[in-house]
Amino acid sequence: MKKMSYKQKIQSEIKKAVNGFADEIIIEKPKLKEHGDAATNIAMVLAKARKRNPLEIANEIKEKLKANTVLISRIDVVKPGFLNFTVSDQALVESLSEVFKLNENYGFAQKKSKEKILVEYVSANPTGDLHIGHGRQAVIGSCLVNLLDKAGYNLSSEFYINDYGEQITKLSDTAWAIYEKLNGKEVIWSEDFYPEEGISAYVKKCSGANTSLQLGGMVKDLILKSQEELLSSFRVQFNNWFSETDLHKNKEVDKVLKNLKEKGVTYENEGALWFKAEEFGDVRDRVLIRADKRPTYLVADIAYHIDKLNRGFDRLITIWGADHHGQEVSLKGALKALGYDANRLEIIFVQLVSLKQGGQEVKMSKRAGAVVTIKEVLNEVSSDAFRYFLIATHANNRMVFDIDLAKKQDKDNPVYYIQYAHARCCSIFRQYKELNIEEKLDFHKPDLLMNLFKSDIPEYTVTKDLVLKILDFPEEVILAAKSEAPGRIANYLKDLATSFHQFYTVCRVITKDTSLTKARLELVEAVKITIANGLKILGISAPEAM
RNA sequence: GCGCCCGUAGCUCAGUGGAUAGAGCAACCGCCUUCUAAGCGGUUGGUCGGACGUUCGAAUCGUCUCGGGCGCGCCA
Repeated sequence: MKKMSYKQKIQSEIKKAVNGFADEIIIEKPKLKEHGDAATNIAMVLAKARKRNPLEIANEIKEKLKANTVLISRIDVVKPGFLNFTVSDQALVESLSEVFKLNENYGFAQKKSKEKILVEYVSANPTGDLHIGHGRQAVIGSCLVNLLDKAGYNLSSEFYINDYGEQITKLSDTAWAIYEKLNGKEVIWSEDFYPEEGISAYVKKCSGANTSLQLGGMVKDLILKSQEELLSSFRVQFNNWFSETDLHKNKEVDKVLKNLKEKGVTYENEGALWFKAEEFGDVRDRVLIRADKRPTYLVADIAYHIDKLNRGFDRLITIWGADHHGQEVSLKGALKALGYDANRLEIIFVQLVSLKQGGQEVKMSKRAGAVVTIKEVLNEVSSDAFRYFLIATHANNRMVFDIDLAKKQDKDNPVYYIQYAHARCCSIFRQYKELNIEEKLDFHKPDLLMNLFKSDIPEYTVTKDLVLKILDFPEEVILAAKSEAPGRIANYLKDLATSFHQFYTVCRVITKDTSLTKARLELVEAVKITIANGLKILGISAPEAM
């Protein structure tokens, strides 16, 4: 049984004090120090329902909780009706000792539900190099997988390979043209072709192809392999790579068509088969089968998502670039038409990345050729910095990737700030070991940890701030998972690093006071554990030294 | 025109309906004989695009409006 956090304890005490309140009692962390360590608005909420003065209610609650000095050292009732609590040092120390017990699992929930979630992301066409926009989706997707996994769900991840249809034909034609060019033949370069620079290196590696399609297949395989290698070079890996071609081969696509027809949500017009998407809220109907009998991307995508559900996943999360948001309604509409619960599918749209270089914003546009590839950026930046930059901004927001800043390998680069805090913790332990002190640290004794708080104002304040920050971590993981925003962890870690650096500046850890030294070493250990666990979610390394 | 996303400090961005809106960068001023100065402290900087509404309380919720991005293919 997991122990309750000090917040949960306060929450349950209040619940007892205000009998008959069904909703969740909100405990929040006040922004101002004068407002204590935890606050609740419960009196104001109750005031309305019970038609009474909130201050009176607050005072009644205060009277009931006053006796619990083990948990709460001070209660204030303020202006409109806030109850502000100051948590006792004893309660903090007890919570802190949990960090050591859980260690590399601190902040992470146990696998609580059997619910299986599949996150599909990147799913780029195998028709060229991955650009920075794919990079953002890759980082967000992989962090989300880590986050939900650590929040207690059963996660799986997948890359959908668009290896069928038009773009493969185009790829083959492009490759063939490059091939002919390499052999000194004159070719007419079509505007429809993919950019030569993204393909030619792969064409050069191929030999023995007799037809454009054969060559295209070889190039496709090489591109896929290089995409996989590139992605894993910044710690993006998938449980499964799913081929679109298989859906066609296995007649899954045909099945979808047949079922849609049976449901009466299709019609023929001008030789094409249409899906009545408008009936499901779309701005227009969508083509399923073209006049030349080739199926569209949409049919395959419907078949793919149904296949995922049939494979036993309870929840599907699909990550798309924001330029694809127009496809959501028709896909979900088709799922609904076929009797599936479309709410089991959630599509996260990642807004586009624009780039800043030399103070100038460069728009990402394939047509304009202003595409910056992941490879180019990774040539300049570490994968740690790359991941940090791309995760720190919420997916809903467009982000500006400042290439010059990301290239910097100095303190302007915020990822180092967090990593440095971790390295500092490790450094302190190295220092301690050099003193040849044999005595083993005991991380399970609240009595020892109480020494943390036996000090005066400046030291007491930074110490308590740091402890409180560390204790926020499990809730932060839950909140981030709930809102599916792994970037919150990056922000949290920055705050935690700040608290630690402040503590480090004010409090010397290794001193002649042995019990204080031991207590502070344990606090440093707790910081190290928390930062390492947070960075694990982000897929960023936690260096022992820098 | 219709749909989705966004608008918070000079720049990049945080901010589960709470109290006096924050951080980093940039600018300026301080702090290393002591565990890593990749650090810490301070100063300057805001009509949270605007209006109205809901609420005891709004950057946060609703409506409208202005501005920006993206989408509205028998492309993917």
